[in-house]
Amino acid sequence: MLSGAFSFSLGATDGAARCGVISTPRGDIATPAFMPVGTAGTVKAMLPDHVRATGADIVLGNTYHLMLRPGAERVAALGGLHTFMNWPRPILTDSGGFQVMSLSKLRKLTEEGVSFQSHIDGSKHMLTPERSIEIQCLLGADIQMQLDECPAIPIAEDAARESMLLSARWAARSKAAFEETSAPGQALFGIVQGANYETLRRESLDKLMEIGFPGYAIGGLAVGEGRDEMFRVLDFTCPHMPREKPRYLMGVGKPADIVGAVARGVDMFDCVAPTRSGRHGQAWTRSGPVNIKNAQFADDPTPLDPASDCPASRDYSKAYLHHLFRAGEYLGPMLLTWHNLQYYQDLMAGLRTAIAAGSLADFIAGFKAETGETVV
RNA sequence: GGAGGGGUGGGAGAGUGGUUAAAUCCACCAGACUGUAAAUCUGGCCGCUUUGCGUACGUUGGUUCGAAUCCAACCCCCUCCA
Repeated sequence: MLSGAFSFSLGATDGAARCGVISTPRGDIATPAFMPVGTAGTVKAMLPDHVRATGADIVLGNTYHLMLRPGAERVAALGGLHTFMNWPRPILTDSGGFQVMSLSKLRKLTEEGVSFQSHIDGSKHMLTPERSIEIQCLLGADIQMQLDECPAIPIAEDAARESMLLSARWAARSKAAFEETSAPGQALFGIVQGANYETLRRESLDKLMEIGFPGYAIGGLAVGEGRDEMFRVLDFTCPHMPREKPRYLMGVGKPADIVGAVARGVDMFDCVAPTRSGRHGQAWTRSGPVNIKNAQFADDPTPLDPASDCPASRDYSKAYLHHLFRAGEYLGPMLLTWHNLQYYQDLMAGLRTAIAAGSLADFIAGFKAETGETVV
């Protein structure tokens, strides 16, 4: 049986940036960490072994998607999500809160929770804070998220506050439910909301800290506000978050977003960018993004990164990848997803090394020199 | 030789008198994608000095205010018969 507790041990810091280790019964997570998104019980187009080979310590799953298909009770009966998807390491599940926004046309919001009309077959489903936790426990998620409402920015301050307060009430209910049904070693994170209003972010954080969580997420960013505004929100939010708890910026982001957020003290990230963009033909490289479908790569015999240890980055020419995408071959999206995940994990490893060495400023300068992106 | 069918933009293929520089699909050229309704979506795709002009639906000629659409001749392709 699994044993051990959930814990976070803070390591070196460099300015606001930190590195550390999250320990769970299923393994450790080096932070700052990037968590590949595996919504429906798979990091799309990737074998679990290859996800691990890129350096990922943890992947995401999604409450909403898995409750609809194949069903949380079914996954539980089959041994839980780790066994089901053949990923023995930590899994974080999102609560379905993001779907409150992304499926806004198919849902109805009340104090009790959210009722969804399934995007798959139109059937109706209710997600309450309690049911979301129950599902995440059935799945066996190591890190679980409270149900929240994730409003898009811009949003008026009074509406943002109302939404934030609802999320805070749901946080309390989520924790109560979690304490009843969770297994030892599992953790529940609260989610700070409040759009881009400093007073609301502070108020949200205060309420969550009063409830008490082993980790705190920042939700409701990268939802239309732009990078500078997102950094501004982090600048006035992160300093007030508990130093000894992991901080998770949900849904972020592009490489420059991540580098900038790490510099501001964020420890955990997830984003569909490397996987989705990989399937769509965009590769991140050390000199920025490239669209492998572009005609200029048709005769390019060089790989995306000859110095990489990743087969997808090193052993296939751009011309070949270009051909695979042109021909609609499955291997194209598979290789580009793999390459992108490797790029992201290498980026995180570089950040951790730099923080430990106290040379984050140099790392950021190098990042800017290579990509042209300004992040501080 | 006879009978019938057909020739439309890179390809396939709509369109049978004006609202057609010509549907749609493919190919092609780009762009987007941030807690995944996404192996998806969007834009461009005859030329140019681009709110316009010029060319264009096998070729030539004709009818008409107006033709890819109607008529004539010619060229070419396909099917069947001999």
